[in-house]
Amino acid sequence: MLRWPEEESRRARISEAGEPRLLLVPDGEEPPPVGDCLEDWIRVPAAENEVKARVDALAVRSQAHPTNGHNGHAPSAPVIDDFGVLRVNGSWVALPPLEARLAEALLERLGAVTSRDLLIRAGWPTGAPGRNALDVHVLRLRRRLSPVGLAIRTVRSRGYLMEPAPA
Amino acid sequence: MLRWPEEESRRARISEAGEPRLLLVPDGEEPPPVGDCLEDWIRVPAAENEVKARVDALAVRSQAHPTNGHNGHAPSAPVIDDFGVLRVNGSWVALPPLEARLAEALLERLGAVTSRDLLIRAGWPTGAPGRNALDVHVLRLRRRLSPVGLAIRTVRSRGYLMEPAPA
DNA sequence: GCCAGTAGTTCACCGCCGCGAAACATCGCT
DNA sequence: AGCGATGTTTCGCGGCGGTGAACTACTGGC
Repeated sequence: MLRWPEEESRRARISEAGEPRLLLVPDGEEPPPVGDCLEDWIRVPAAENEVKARVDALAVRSQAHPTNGHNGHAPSAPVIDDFGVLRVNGSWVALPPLEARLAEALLERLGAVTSRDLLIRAGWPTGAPGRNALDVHVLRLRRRLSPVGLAIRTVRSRGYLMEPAPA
Repeated sequence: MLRWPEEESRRARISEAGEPRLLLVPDGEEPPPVGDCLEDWIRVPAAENEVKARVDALAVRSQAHPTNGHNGHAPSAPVIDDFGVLRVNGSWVALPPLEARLAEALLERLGAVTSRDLLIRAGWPTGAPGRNALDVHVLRLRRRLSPVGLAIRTVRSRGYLMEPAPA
């Protein structure tokens, strides 16, 4: 159980270890992006039974979860920190700021399509560059991510979709 | 998204189908027991971004989840999203806009006949092209869908019928 | 059963344009 | 200067949607 966002690095460590965690989010903070069955969050202060309910749920999941493994490593949900370091499955890559913003947007919708428009807004909050810049940076991001087992698929005329690279 | 505890039976059905669900729990009700990665709950009334955060998390989990083997879910019903991505049984295909519209129409009547006329209206809301276009696109759709286990059967002089491909 | 008409399938081809990719140009930092 | 991050230009492939035509399969009339 840890505080968000102060203890982000601790969260990353626990996540790496494949342990469940409950993020305590104070009023006024944005809820964290969760893409992991072993993670949950709750507004604090909160009633005791609510906290208990979420902790119990996490416990059950962590028990029943196939990703808790003796047979090799479970795919852990990718996480990107404020320094642009993306961790997944025990390995990591450092991303330059622009690509980090793009990766973040894609990660929030892991497994679903992220529109070009949204990516452009995420990458360039203050005015878009040339119309081809996004393509180029997606290409670069692809190359940077492939070593850590993440793939970006394009959905033509729709956007891009990030997913764990096929085995 | 459903109300708890009123819609308990609906929750059970969705759970059966292996689809994600978010339980809306009014103040004063006990939080439900959750032991399932595809389920979450939240106190209502709640801020919009909190609901969104939880829905997003569920969406990510439901995608990233390796179609749980331990409790043997039935094959999930095919769904097509706003980006033309059709998901079924853990795999997915991206469909071009036209075929996405056709697939959507067929999907709405999965297992029943969809008339040519209706398909034409679905595919070409603003005026139909040549009389052969539909056939060609059904062919293309067929080829695109077969890898994910969906088949389109023709019912002569009536229309087409989509169904899960026979094993 | 035979035949002709009709419905449906498949292929080849075309024009358009989105995207991939390399090559090059800039800029800022060390 | 050297390097890495970011932008831009340019070229080309391949996807998408449309068309005509050849081919096949089914149907109803005889």
